[in-house]
Amino acid sequence: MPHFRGMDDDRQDTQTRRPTLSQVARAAGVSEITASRALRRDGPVARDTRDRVERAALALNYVPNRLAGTLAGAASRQVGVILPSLSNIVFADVLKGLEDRLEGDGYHPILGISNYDPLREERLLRDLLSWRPAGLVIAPARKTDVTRGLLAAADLPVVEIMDVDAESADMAVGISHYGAGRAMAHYLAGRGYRRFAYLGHGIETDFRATQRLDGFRDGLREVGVTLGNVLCLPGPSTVSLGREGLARLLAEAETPPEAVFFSNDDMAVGGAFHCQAAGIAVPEELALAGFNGLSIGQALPRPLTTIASQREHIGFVAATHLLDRLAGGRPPRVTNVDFRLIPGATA
Amino acid sequence: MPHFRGMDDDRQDTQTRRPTLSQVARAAGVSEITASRALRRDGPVARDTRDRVERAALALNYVPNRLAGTLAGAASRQVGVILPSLSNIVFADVLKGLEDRLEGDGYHPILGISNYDPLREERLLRDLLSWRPAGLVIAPARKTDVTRGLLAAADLPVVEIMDVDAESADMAVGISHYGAGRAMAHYLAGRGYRRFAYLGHGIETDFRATQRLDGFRDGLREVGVTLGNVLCLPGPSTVSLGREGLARLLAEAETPPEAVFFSNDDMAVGGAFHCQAAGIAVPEELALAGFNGLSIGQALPRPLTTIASQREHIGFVAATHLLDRLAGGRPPRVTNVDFRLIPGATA
DNA sequence: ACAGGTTATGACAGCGCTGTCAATACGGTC
DNA sequence: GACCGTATTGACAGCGCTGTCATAACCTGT
Repeated sequence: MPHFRGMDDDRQDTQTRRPTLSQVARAAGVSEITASRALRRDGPVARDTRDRVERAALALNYVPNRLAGTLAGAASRQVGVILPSLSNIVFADVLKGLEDRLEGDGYHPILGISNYDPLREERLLRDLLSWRPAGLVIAPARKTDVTRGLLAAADLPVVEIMDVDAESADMAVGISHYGAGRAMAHYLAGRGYRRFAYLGHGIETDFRATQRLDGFRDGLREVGVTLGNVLCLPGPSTVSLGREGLARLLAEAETPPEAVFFSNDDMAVGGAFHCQAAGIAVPEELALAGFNGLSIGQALPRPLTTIASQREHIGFVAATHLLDRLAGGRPPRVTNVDFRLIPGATA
Repeated sequence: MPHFRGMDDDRQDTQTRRPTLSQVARAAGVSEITASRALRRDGPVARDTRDRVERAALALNYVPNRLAGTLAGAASRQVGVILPSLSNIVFADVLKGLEDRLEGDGYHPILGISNYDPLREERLLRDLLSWRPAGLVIAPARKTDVTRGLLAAADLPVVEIMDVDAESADMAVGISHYGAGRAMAHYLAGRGYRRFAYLGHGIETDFRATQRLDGFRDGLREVGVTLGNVLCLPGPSTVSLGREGLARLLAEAETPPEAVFFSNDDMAVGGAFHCQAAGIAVPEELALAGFNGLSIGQALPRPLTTIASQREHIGFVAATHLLDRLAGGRPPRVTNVDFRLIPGATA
């Protein structure tokens, strides 16, 4: 409501609205722009003047309005972040790494969760873009043409995270999920196992898990082994799903597998629980391997063989590169964060 | 750079900058304000006009600038969210509930993680406030006077979440952690246990766990039992910490406990792993109880006795009340989301 | 044909801040 | 003492949008 107060009287401001820079300036006896420079520590301002302005700001409990600042030309300090899910600790870890690094430089994430839904992702992208963020960090569900178009037209730094297998428009930070699956295949084959099965969750959504499966299959093929039973159950990965899934997998298999590769640690822990409940000796009767390197897997009585996916680090590096670019640097376009195979005791 | 273009020539806009409402308006042959109304579907706009404007917006790939809109008087659609941590799935669940509900109404969270640090929380609060959000959702670490002052001066709807034990300035949504501890005491005592111990994590940070401990102690006292060993280990709760902690607790106890209450499920699952590894029969030799109702606990070979804390629901309700208030409603000041004791098989 | 209502559109100013350019004051140099 | 470079401050306009008020166009009933 623009016209709600008289032109030359904003005494009521102190009552109704938050203090503005103009009020701080008046209280300090300087012009608006000088107050602005003093508070931002930008441009030459006399020591004494700056002190006066800062005291005035403190006294008035001034909180700058960054909407106005950004609109007027200052660089935004918001970063749009789009993740496919938060049900799994994986993306929470990434987000933690992101937030931590961004916060350190005074940036803040605006968050959107796509639920692996490309249409929702599109909407989110549009919504977040309408806040004119300085940059974008996105773990794409599956990119549509609209998404691609929006990103291209947006003309801001974009970091795609989690995997480096797909091609990316701008920067990418992640691990090679295909490579991780392949590495596990080689590791398990090297341990002497020959009959393999795979137990996964909602394949239609989590395409990174699918990439690991592909890598696993190819890795086995490279050593002359064919992947046996592949069971993918609908829905998100949970410990229960892994537990029930393994029971079903073993029941259905005509020749029992020697080793099972799970889509991730949640599933694998469930598998371990099933073995324990069913009296199956691990790894003698059945070897188990997961993915992610969750702490729960390592705290099992028998630590899980898995691959550490460096989630928090991915978030941290993604934020670092984004900030670097915003500061005028030229960070690498693709950053392949190394995964690490944790031998464990289950395979 | 305000002066970068001539007054009567913004053809270059199309090249350099994102399209503005003014360009959409011109393309549709209407005034700016009509285009604004058409796109917002606010105020009377002829069907035909609206179609023209929408087509123009689409053709130009127009994305509204909400910074400008909000500055000009439209209600902000950002909500500041401050959580103490993301390492634990608990707050990720809350955030999921929040984001989901907010997204449904076109709102987006700006996130801050305080790491249980009151000073960082202060800074976050100030930073988020500078974006002039429509409201705030905060799981306070420990409120300082500055925090209180900022919240009071901010004059916007604030929902404090997680617990309803502390007094809150505006709205509160959560469970009574004291009550949860007390309920567990009564439950366990009712099952016939008499010698109790408590195993917790970083007490200096997670004051809600401390409230549960208090409630547990008082609940036992009410049935004439005294809480025995209390061991609180530094650092955040993890499965490993629970596992190692229980080993230590049992080694240190002069009279072995019959039942152990853990600060949460992560710790309790670790305890279950220790028992399994050490060959301690659960619950015959030792009963275990946790808090949170994590799915991992329920997927254990022997489902964990615990208390479901309805985390996602808390986030959802918090967002709902905030939105309600923003829409002019008067939601309850305190919403006590019921917790639910899950009997399980470990106690 | 005319008052009285509704519907559709626009002019205008301003939200709170910052980039650009201009102006002033000061110290020293030749 | 005229001149220059630097430090400090301010005037001004404008970022892109929306609330308020005013105006124009159109309908109804009499």
